[in-house]
Amino acid sequence: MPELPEVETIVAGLRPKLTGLVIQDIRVFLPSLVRKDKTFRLQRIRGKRIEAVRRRGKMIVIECQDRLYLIFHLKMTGRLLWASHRTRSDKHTRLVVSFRGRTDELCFRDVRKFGFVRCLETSDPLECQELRDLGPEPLDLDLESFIGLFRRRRGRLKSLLLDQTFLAGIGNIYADEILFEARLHPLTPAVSLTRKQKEKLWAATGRVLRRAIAAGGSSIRDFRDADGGEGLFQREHRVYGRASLPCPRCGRKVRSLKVGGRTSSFCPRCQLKREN
DNA sequence: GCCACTGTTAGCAT
DNA sequence: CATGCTAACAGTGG
Repeated sequence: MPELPEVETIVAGLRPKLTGLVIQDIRVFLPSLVRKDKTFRLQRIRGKRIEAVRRRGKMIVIECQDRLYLIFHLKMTGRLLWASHRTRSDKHTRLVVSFRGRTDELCFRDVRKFGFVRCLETSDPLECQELRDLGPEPLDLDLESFIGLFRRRRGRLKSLLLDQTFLAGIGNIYADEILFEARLHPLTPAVSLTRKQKEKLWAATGRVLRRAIAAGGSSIRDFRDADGGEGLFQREHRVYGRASLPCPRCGRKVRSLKVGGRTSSFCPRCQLKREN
């Protein structure tokens, strides 16, 4: 569930709390979460000070002293919480980081166990395997660069928006909301887009993501911010999760279909396959 | 109880 | 190379 706006919300919440703290200990309760890093390697960040907390796509990057980095991916159900004892004792807590002089800790909780953490020693964290292949940040992209992304791209618009090598950070909720905002059908072949439609898609992407960040992300089921609070953007969803309910724009019933195995909700009147 | 569904993506087949 | 399916897992709702 955590997509770009949710991860941005978590990172914004953690940054003022974590920056400058010195890591005391890391306890791992689910070894597979550490993937190919051995648990002992994770322990190298003990004693290091946190220098920055950043986001890249849906990944959380914690920069520590001496070119060491912690990288988290929350996948579907992960939470990264700044928390006290109650959360630490939750049965789905997979990893806990403690800090010098603090009783609160950083807790990684993940019901479905898809999430992971990595520890890197590198002068350029963007070159690691998890970050290297990500497409550009949608909110840093000017219109001409956005249009350039469509070179050699085929397939359906919905699948393209979900492709992290095309744009980083968009998932199923925001793909549907962006397509509604741009008034484009999810099955539209990417190659068929006119320049005008690409401009609309670019503008819609920026608007939807910025509004979602301002609302603190969408809490459908699992998402919580770094303090355990819920986002508010689910109240503003126009099509996601609203199949069979009236379109907020025209009143027609919102429909859903599967695109590449993913549910896609859209308005059959507002989002025609061919338009303009 | 059983089955279908869920916000992600790595890995494999085409 | 690009694109399309599925499995990995646990929980929820019909």
